[in-house]
Amino acid sequence: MSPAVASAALPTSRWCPTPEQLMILEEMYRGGIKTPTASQIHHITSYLSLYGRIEGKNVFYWFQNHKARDRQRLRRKLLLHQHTLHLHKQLMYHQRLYDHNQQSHLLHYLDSHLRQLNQGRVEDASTQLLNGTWKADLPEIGYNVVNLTNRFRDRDSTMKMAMVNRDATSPCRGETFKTLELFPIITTVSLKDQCTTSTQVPNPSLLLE
Amino acid sequence: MSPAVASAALPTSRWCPTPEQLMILEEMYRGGIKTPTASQIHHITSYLSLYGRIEGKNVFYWFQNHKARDRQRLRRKLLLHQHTLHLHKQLMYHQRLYDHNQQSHLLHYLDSHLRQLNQGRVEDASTQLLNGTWKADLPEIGYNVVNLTNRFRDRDSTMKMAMVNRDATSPCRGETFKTLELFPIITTVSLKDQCTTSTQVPNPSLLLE
DNA sequence: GCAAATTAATGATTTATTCAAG
DNA sequence: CTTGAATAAATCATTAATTTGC
Repeated sequence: MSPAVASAALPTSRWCPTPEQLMILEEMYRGGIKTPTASQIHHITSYLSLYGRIEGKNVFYWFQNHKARDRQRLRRKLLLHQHTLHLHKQLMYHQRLYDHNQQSHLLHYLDSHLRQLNQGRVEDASTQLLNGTWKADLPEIGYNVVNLTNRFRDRDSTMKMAMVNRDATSPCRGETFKTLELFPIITTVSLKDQCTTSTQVPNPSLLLE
Repeated sequence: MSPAVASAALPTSRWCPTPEQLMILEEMYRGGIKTPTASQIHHITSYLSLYGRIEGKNVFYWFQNHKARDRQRLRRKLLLHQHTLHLHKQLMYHQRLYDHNQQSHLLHYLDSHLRQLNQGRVEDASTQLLNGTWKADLPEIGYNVVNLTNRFRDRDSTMKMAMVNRDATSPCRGETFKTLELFPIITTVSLKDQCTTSTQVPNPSLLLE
C-alpha cells in the first residue's frame, strides 16, 4: 500500500505516457525500432525521463504492444479483404446465374418470334436457331444474344457446371429469384425494336481524305 | 471485290492497327484527345501512316469506340463497387446475427451455471443476471460477455431492429445457420477455466534499471 | 452543462510458440 | 529430444474518451 522509498506522491497504478514521450516513441517505431534491445531500452528510458516519470519496463511493454497491435490491425484489414473477395466470388456466381437466366428468356423470346415468322415454311425455328440463319431475320436480337453470350463466357469459370445442359425455357431450379433479390443490379439488355442497325456505310463528312 | 485504284494487294477487309499505331493512339487518348476534329484526324492519320496502312475513318472510329468502351468500363466498375457495398452491408448484418447468436448461447450457458450455483438461495440466476452480481461468481465468463457485447455494439447500426427484444435461448428465426455457412469466421470465445490469475511480477532480466 | 455510465484504448501480465544450442 | 531464451498472441485491468439522462 505504501509508496516506494523516496518517490513523491505518485499513487497512479500504471504509467501514462506524456504526449512528448508518445510522440518520440512513435517516431522511433516508425524509424524502424520494433523490438529494442536491452541497451536501447535503457537509452530510450533515460532520454524519455526528461519528459516525465518512466521505467524501462514501460518502454519494453510499449514496443511490445505497439508492434502487436500493428500486426493486429494489418490482419484485420486482410481479413476484411478476404471477406470482400469471398463476397465477390458469390457475386460472380449469382451474376452468372442471373445472366444465364436473362439469356434463357432472350432465347425463349427469340424462339417464339421465329416460330411466328416461320409458320408455313419447312425450316422451323429450332433449326434456324441451330444453324444461325435466324440472325438475318432478327439482327437486333441477335446482337443482344451474342452480347449476352460473350459476357457470360467472359466471367471466371468457377461453377461452370451449374450452367451447362439446362433447358432454355426453365428457370435455374428456383435460384433465379433469390439472385434477383440479393443483387438488384440490372444488366440492361435493351429489347426495344430499334431495327435501324442495318450495315450502312459510315458517312461523317470529315472522313473524306 | 476488286481492290482500289493503285493500292497493292491488300485483301484484308478491315483495318488492323499495328502495335505502334495502337500505342500512339492510346497515348493521344490519355493525353486528352477524346473526339478529335477533322483536321486532327487528318494529322493523326498522316502521322500513323508511317507505321502502316491507315485511313481517316479508322482513326475516327477508333476514338469513337475507345471513348465508348472507356465509359462502359467505368460504368461497370461503378456497378461492381455498388455490389461490393451492398454485399458488405449483408456481411455486417449476418455477422450481427451471428454474434448475437453467440451471445445468446453464452448467456444461456451462464444462466445454467448460475442456476447450479444458486440452488437454495433466495436470489435466483435471472435476478443475478439482471443486476450484474453474477460477475463475482463467474468473472472469466463475465469478461467474455462484456467483450461480445462490445463487439456486438460496434457494428454499424443498420438492421438494429432485428436484434432487440429477443429471447436469449431462441435461435434467430432460423437465419443463424445460413449465416454460419456464408461467413465461416469464428469468434473465438474461450470458456476454459483458468482461475489462476494471480498478479505476478514481470521479470525480463533486461528491465532492471 | 454536468455527472454517472458506458465504451474505446492501451498499459501490464500471462500463456503459447518458435528456434537455436546442447 | 530437451531446454531455455525470445517473442508473439491472448488476456486482464485501468484509464481516457464518449455517451446518456437529467
